[in-house]
Amino acid sequence: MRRMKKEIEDEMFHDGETELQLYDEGYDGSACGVVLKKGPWTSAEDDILVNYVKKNGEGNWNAVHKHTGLLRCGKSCRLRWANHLRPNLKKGTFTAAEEQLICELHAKMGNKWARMASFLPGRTDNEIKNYWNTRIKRRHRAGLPLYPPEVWQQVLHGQSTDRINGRNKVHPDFLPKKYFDKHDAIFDSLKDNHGILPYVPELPDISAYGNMLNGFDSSSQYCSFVPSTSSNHKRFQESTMPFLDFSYIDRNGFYPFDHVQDDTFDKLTQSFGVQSPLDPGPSLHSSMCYSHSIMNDNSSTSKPFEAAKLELPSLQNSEIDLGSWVTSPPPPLLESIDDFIQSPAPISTLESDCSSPQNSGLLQSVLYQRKTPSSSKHQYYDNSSNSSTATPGEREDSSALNMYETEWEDYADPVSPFGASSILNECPAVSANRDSLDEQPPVHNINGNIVKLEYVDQVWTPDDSENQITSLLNFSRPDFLLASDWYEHYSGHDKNQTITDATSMFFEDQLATNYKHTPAGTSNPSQVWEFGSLAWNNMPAVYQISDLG
DNA sequence: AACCACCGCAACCGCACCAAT
DNA sequence: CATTGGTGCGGTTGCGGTGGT
Repeated sequence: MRRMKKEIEDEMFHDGETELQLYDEGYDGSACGVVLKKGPWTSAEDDILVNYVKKNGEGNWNAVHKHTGLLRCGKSCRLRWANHLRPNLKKGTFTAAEEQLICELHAKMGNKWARMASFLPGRTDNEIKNYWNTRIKRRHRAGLPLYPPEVWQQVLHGQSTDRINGRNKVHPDFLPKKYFDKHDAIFDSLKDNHGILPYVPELPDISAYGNMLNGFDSSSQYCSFVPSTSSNHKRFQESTMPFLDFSYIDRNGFYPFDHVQDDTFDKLTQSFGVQSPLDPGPSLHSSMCYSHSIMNDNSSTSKPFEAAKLELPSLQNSEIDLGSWVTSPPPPLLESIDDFIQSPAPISTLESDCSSPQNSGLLQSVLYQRKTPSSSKHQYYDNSSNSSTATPGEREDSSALNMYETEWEDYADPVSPFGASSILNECPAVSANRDSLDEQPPVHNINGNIVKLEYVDQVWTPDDSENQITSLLNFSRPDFLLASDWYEHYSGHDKNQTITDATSMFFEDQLATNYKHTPAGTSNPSQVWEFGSLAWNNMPAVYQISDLG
């Protein structure tokens, strides 16, 4: 059928060839009035393109039309050449080895198809992308984990194949420069602050954070939560960040609200597509905390409003089945977010969305795993039983943090969303195997304290006033709230008892769930600090972080 | 045999980056 | 410094094939 159509098109093309030739004779170099062809390529068109490349080499694709009269735009020519016509292309189904490699690469890189293609000679990014999307659907249907166990093992333990980490690793020079510049700066900055900023080495790959958000792109046909792409980041920075002048950020990373334009909140809320139900109030205008990324004068890593903006419109995504939301009058937005996050029905909906192929690497699988039948046995931990002890084995698990740090260095690509998967190193319980979770709660080393993540049945709910503050803060700076400062400011508690801001960023952004921090030696709910329910905090479980140190 | 739903692939689209002007 | 053109990337779409009923 396809062949028949192609033959027909070939005939049509040949019929029009005289037209093309006539056109060529009178061609003045401009494309005025010429309607370029779209759709499937004919073999005649292929021939023209191949002959052109043989003569002139690759590149300057727009010249193809000018020189050959081929009624195709340059982009189309380049794509056709790259994906189908260039020599040494390997056609056909992927071999088992290639599939394995793709899994590993995706676990490390996320949806970086072109880069993955550089590891697979003869394969194109488009092929890999299609393969992966197909794989997602297939595995999803079959109820299988996206990544095979060996990939889990390899990635979680940093044992990737030689093709990735070994001699055959693509030299950075081979990769487009743009993959490195900004992110190098980010990580240099973070490394420079090692020792100054808490928990810096364990910070997630900031760029991976972006990639992670990619996984929730609302524009995705798979429907998801947070629209974010690198381009989105830029767009937002261009469109929204001018509201703020970062030159006012003080040494402590605070942004004095005195310098916030009066209409900033309005602009922000407009940008978010919502209207804040709360007046920010004077106390909140006194100061506003920014993450180290801004302290480091690196606005590219500071995505507070960006993230907020990204999250909120996604809630309006018509593709999202809001479940019970649509059956009752929608609550005020900021409350809605929390309700949405904590209510089981929407979460399950979101879970199903988490298999989006746009997800980044293993995180995708994390979320996917949570929705598979085998992982549906959500056995929440008993608060009291596991909050104060850590087995030696659990402590050993915390060394995974260092492994991840090593991985950064080993895998010379700071843009790798392996940072996103680092959360799996941090929290194996939510990754590969819920059985292991049940046996061995995730343990983390935060500021020298052993901290264990636990599932809890309920999130402690602060009183209304605190709730409002929480909502507002979540709304205004979801990913960079300096948790400790906030806690200190509003509760009067020593922020040394609280989780660090970096950690809060880490958990908020990467684990994307609700967390509480219980200061050591207490089970007093009043000392349990809950930090932000975020719009993209769509993990169904709620963790309690208990200080075991 | 006809219909339908689903699947996979090729191609397109929008955007960002970069270099040249 | 702004503009423009070329290029590449990731996400999305549309069409033909395939299998089930």
